[in-house]
Amino acid sequence: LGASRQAKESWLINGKQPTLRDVAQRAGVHAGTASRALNPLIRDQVSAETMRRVERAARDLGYQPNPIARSLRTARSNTVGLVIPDLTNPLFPPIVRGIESVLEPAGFSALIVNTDNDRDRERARIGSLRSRQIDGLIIATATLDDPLLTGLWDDGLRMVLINRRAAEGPIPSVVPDDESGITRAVDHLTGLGHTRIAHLSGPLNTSTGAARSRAFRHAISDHGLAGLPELVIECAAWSQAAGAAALRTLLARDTRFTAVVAGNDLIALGCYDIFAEAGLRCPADISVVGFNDMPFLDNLNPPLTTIRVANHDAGAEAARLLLAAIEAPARPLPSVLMPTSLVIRASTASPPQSG
Amino acid sequence: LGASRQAKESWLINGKQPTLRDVAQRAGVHAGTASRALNPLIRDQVSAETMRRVERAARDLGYQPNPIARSLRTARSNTVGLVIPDLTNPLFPPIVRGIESVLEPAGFSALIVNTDNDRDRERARIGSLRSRQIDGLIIATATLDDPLLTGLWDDGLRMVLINRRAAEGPIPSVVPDDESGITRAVDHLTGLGHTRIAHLSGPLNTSTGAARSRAFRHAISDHGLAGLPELVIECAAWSQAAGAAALRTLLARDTRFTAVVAGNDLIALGCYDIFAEAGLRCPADISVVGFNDMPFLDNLNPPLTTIRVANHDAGAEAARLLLAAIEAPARPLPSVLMPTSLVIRASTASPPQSG
DNA sequence: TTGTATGCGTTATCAA
DNA sequence: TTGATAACGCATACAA
Repeated sequence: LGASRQAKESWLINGKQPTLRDVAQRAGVHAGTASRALNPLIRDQVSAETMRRVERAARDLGYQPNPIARSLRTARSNTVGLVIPDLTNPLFPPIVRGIESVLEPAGFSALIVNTDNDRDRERARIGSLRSRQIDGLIIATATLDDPLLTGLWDDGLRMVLINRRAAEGPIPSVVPDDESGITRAVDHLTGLGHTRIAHLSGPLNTSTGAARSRAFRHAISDHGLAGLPELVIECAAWSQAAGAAALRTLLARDTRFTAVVAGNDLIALGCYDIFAEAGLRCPADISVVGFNDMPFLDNLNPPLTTIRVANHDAGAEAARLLLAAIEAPARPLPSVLMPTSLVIRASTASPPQSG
Repeated sequence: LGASRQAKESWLINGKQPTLRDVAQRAGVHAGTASRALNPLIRDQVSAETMRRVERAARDLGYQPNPIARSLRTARSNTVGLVIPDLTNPLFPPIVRGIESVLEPAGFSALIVNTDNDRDRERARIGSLRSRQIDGLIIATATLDDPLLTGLWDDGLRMVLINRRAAEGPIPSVVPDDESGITRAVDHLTGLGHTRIAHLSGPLNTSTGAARSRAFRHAISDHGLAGLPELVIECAAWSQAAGAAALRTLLARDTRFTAVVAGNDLIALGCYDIFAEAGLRCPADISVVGFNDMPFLDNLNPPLTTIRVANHDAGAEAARLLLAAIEAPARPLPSVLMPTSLVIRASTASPPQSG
């Protein structure tokens, strides 16, 4: 009701949104004064009486500041770019919502772009974002070998990496504690009696792929198991299809294994697709652990055991970091590691008895 | 490489992005001329030689027009608002991507907001969108009884509804052909031999809830079956939890049925959650059909038979309609019905033999 | 065909 | 404490 009334009123001023000058005129003050009265940071520079009159006029007119004009003047857009690989990957919507839960109350909006893991596309989209004068960037597409991000950083663009990070460097990031996660997964499997465990890693040019792969080798060796290189394979992408392809390759190698630590849940889902054609029952013949605890894992066949990461919280944390960077560009920002936990469902069990 | 070189060059101009005046100066012309040369619509107003010089200068400087300044001048933002209930509902990411696939090549960006089905929130978010001078709105949250949208429409805001539509009115929409979809579902079930079919409808204050519910009754009666009111129940939301609650209520009624037509896939998923506690096997004891064919249905237990809608295409179509409305505000826009198809998976089978 | 001037709505600087 | 003025970067009406 309020909104519609406001809109009505705005028609009274020659058919357009009322401007600051309309407000000032109605309040009988100068536009500059109205601006000060309406700016919470410097409202104490105006007299109580003026404040009252300006606020009254603004309310009567349904005045809404024009963010475009404000941006042009202040060179800030109150907008941040959000660069993700693909919104249809269920990992990302919770992250996005977490980010927005912090951005929105702070008066910021997120401009979301999908890159489909295409570098040229990413470069182009980020360029477009920059031209829109975004105040900062949250990036979920970092790879270890990409000079683009470092270039942007050196250029003075504020940014925070989420989910994946870049190679060593100053750019702050919020990523899962990949090492603890993978350790939990391997501990769980060895606890069930598995001794021949395979790893379907994500792309090794991503920090998550590399870190999880390294953590896997360490965990295996910490348990005194033989680290068989032929039981580790790199998926071409963080996708169901790539997971399926990798497992198929692994099975063809004819090295026996009874469990799989998948690089993430989608790769685990790809494994599911192969089980039928390979005549394997999960978890009776083979166990699988995923990573991320994306939605709907509960309803899979079988429900997927996985490593949980608080994705919503991670998004929120990244947004907080970015806002801090925008407020105080000088202060260096920490990188944060999100804790992990093991969610045991039905895709893991003791290995089959046969030797 | 190109972008980073551009960024470098831009530093040459006193550490900021180069402006049109920088370009003009370098090309030895005035800003107005440079503006014309760079505007595809009126580029023929400048001489070939000037064109060449301006383009050259723009390229050398890595000039990117400032969309904020442009918007302030033209009163257009090249941004559209996208209002959805919840990005973590897997139905929406494909729609969003479809929308962006059309918007982006046209030079538009989408500003996404989540409403969580909260009306006050929706009103507030749309207000914020308006203040950001969006050129139009794509709305996936319409209900049949909400005066807000009509108000905005009458206010002159261009918009297109997607997925759900408002009550009769002039607002263009892109929605699934709910009637054909439900008819396919019921045909499929009766073809399998089911005669006692329940319907878990979505909220009846949404066009999809109401249309699917009506279509269900018609289809049942078209097959000469008894339309038992106690076999139809309205879910409180389009969610897994609401679907579970509704099925539990239905089972408590003690009216026998062998199949469920769910209002959408999430409601169907909610049914899955009840089967175990109710001692029902799907599809042996009970069949379920969903609606939308959201992602990952293939990996459920059992894989869900559903009604497919081309969600990506629907998004693209909605975006096309909106762009048309923005280009030519006067021309009335059509509403489009997206075709449906039946995807048979493993959640449907012949009813159990017992009478 | 090109130059000039103005204004979009806001904020910030400077005077008063 | 307030008013006047300029400027952010661009597009366009008008003049030349």
